[in-house]
Amino acid sequence: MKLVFMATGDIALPAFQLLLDRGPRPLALLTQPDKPVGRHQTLMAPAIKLEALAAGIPVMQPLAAVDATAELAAMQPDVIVVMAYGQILRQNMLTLPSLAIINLHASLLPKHRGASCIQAAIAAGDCKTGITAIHVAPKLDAGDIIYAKSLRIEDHDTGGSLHQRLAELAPEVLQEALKRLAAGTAERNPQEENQSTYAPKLERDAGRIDWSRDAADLERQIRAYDPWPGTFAVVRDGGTDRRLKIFPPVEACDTPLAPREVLVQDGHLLIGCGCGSLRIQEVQPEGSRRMNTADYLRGRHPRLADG
RNA sequence: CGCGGGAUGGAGCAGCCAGGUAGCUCGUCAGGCUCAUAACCUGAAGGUCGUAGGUUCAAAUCCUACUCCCGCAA
Repeated sequence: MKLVFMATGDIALPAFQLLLDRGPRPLALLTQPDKPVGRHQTLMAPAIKLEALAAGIPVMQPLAAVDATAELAAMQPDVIVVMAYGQILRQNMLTLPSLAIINLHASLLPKHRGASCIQAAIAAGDCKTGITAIHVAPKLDAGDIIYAKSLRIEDHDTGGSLHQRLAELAPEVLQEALKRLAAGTAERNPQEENQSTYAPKLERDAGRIDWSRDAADLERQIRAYDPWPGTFAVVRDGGTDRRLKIFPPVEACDTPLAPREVLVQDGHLLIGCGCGSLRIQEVQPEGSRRMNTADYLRGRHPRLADG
């Protein structure tokens, strides 16, 4: 089977590694161009690109995937596997492979289509999520389902821990999907469109806490958004408003406080929400290091900024 | 050189702009009070003020360079 892999995000690393170890060996890796990253905006390659180069797999980094159409067509692939590539593919790409173009998506479709599927599953309070292999369709993450495998979401799961476990689940799903496609036994189950939900790409500012929401919702958001995009409150420090990152675990309590009201209790920070309050253990003030709230509270008198 | 904040006893901060004996809230140790305590009272130890140079009678404070930590941004 002639296969091309398209991926940028780290979640695709174990699935890619499976192909390197057990085949079919990818003819090429399509990944997004290197981007300036980090505090000094230095150009950095996706980790999967480095893996591919180390394994001697040709790497293509077109600005838009469509720019590589001719090159890809020349390889005459049977299957294209897409996972966390980061671009929506044009129609001409969908008909390029002879057998199928499939996408590995980190949710149980049709729930949580879109880029922030992992965070959405935790934030929604789902008890399970998973990896779904689908045929790529013109509409984002809406293609017919080939195979899926689920995973239990634990009460202490964060976006980071779930990302890790989903990445490790992906190779099994990929292997099974490829096996069925090759054998011609792959099912093709249309998604229940009316059950679908959409989880759009998260902006940094999505992590700003809305204190009018319920404590239980915010607790899930804080876990879901760790480590990306993170969750923060805005506090009045001296004369200026500064961000205060909040890290899990936090606890939703019944302590009756007005929204945005701040209470110091046993070295912990208690902040009122729309319903209940949040007990916070670990924070990071803007421009300073990460610390527990007891340390943070020494020498400070935090107050939430307006708005 | 993308923008910005920071480095001051063990922790978190103030002091810097307008140079002149090192301060706050805690922690630690000792003693006291108490049936008792993470509570209260008294006392003590603990700091080359990130590093190097410069200006000055005098530098945590002003100037220059460097190191390290971090927020934004990705």
